[in-house]
Amino acid sequence: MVSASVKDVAALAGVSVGTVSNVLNRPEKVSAEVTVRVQSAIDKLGFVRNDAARQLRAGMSHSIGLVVLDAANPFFTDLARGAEDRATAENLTVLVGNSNEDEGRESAYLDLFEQQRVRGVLLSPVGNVIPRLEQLRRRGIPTVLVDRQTENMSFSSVAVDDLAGGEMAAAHLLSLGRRRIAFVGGPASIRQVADRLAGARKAIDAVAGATLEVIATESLTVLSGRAAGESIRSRPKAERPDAIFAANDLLAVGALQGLMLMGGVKVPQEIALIGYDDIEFAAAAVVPLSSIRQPSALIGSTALELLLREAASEDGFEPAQVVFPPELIVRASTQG
Amino acid sequence: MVSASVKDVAALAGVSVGTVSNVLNRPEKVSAEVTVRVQSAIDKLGFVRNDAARQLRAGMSHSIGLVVLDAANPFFTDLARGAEDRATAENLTVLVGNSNEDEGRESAYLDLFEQQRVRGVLLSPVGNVIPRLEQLRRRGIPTVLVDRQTENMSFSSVAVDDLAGGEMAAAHLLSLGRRRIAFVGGPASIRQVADRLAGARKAIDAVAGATLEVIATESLTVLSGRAAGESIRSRPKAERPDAIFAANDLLAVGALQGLMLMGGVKVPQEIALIGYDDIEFAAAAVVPLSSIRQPSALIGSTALELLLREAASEDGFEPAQVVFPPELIVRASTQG
DNA sequence: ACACAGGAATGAATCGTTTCATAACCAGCT
DNA sequence: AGCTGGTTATGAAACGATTCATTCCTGTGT
Repeated sequence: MVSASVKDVAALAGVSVGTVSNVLNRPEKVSAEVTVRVQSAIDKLGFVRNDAARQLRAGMSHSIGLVVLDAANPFFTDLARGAEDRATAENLTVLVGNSNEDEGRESAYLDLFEQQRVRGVLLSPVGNVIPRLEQLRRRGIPTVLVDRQTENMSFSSVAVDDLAGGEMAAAHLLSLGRRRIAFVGGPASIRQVADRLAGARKAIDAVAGATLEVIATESLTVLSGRAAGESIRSRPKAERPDAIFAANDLLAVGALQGLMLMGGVKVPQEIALIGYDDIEFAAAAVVPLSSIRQPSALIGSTALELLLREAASEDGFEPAQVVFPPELIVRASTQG
Repeated sequence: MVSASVKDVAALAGVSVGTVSNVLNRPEKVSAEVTVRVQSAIDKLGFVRNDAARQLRAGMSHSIGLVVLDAANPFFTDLARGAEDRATAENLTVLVGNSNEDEGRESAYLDLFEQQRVRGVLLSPVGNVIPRLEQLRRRGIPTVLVDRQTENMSFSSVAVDDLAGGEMAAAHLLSLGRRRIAFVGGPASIRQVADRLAGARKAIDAVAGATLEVIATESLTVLSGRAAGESIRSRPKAERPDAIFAANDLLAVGALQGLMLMGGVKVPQEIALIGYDDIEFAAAAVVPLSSIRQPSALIGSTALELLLREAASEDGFEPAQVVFPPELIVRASTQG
């Protein structure tokens, strides 16, 4: 026999299946003596509940689905951990799917979650999934968008205010007295990049004499950042910016390398440098990097919180848009 | 109505539930005309199969469980991707659990997977789980260990030969003519660290006049590596090693920073440096790092392969121990 | 001695899908 | 007309846990 069922347990303990179920789910309804008998039968048979049967009966699983853009990105692993911790407290499981920024994979995971009758879905969307999400909602499966606000406000979302983050970073550089600021980042089609730039521009426009130069990169990687840093280093001193705001920490780390190569530019004395995301590596860089921190785990737990609330509520649910403020982390790269 | 069932579809299409099931699972057995009718009923009702019911009937889910030590470690995300790709091809889903090196969480995930009647489990174990795995096996759920070989050979495993990797790294340094070699790594209680050191020692002992110095670190992090690098830089030139083998790339990156700080030691001219893991960041370091590459995705897909084979086989299954050879990746940090 | 309250245990019905033995139907052949 | 073989469709049973209306006890109070 591969696996014992409640029936087997009941037979061995000399009770009915209903009683076994009661021992499992409402122990207070069962006499001590019977509880002991059933327990020992469970132990002897190595009985383990069949989740599929429970779910079938219950009509709904006790997991929630999470689809992320990139499982390797620390931001998303932190976010997932935040959601998991909150879920565990609620006796729920989080199933993580990695869309890898691919619409097909995203859609496949949504299908899977729908078949599993998950309690809800947390989604960092790739394509235009709103219709798909409306279908899920009709089926009673709520969705909360993470890291991207919904266009039409019909779904709840949790995100960070990248505009404010950009503004904050630029304002910090300006407060150091720097005026010739360069933004390193790209591609501009990524919303986060565009927002951070827009925020920076806003802060810079507000200060007379401050200028903003945009140095576009192909991607948000260390290598791109390094190329940008080297190109700045190769300029005549007078034409260099006196501060750099990089669209994320990987770029900042790369830029730092490019600048410092061959005893080049001194950071922060000649050029101050700030990144974005505050990844673990930022603090460990040759010159510890200032950065804009995003509360990734908090985003995850909050998203799950909203999801639970929506799942518990009746029809007239009001979607909520939560936007977290980013946080400025000052380290050596902008001090001195 | 929250959700339509086969019964609803059958009623609308004017056929029996069995026929609906046939349309879904053996379309060749159903006439074209009926297929069309059923399909349009499915579309109209937005019918989605209930996975719990399928699994209950089938007696087994179509997912496999994976428990990793650290979901944030690129090695494991790559491994997971390898397993997922292979699973997708087999129409299976991978459920990823993050034990975070905690025995309690590991155990909780194994419980969950057992309740879900997964097809099998891939496990990068924390504690002594062998008895638990034997219990799973009795239930018909096979396990394959990843990244750690089983002590008693009773379970299949997939790992990388860290001994050979350590030997390879040290041999490479020796082949450059370096003789005063330092191993940076720790804690020694981690099997991978111990094996890599043992491998290095073996290579060094084989060359007359070559010496090995062990510089212990508290952890496998950039910060620890940097401290080690700085302590080496602060020595009189004559007492410095002429090559460093770091137990992983994070340490190597840190060591590199520590060495180069303030125009200090030239890498590789004065000290050659090699790391381990070949993480993405290695190629992007100020001086691109040589490293020992582990085929992480291949480990994942191979583990899944073994799992499938064991699941398909009858009782007399012979566990297999697969050990992959690591690969030497030479970059600037050991050239010149 | 009897009724009765209330705790404890029962077991049939249920969830949605799949399977499989059976039935229905049709065409071709004797 | 009767028979055969083959293709399609049917519907009841089964998977395993949970639920809930019902039955069974036991002890208390009159």
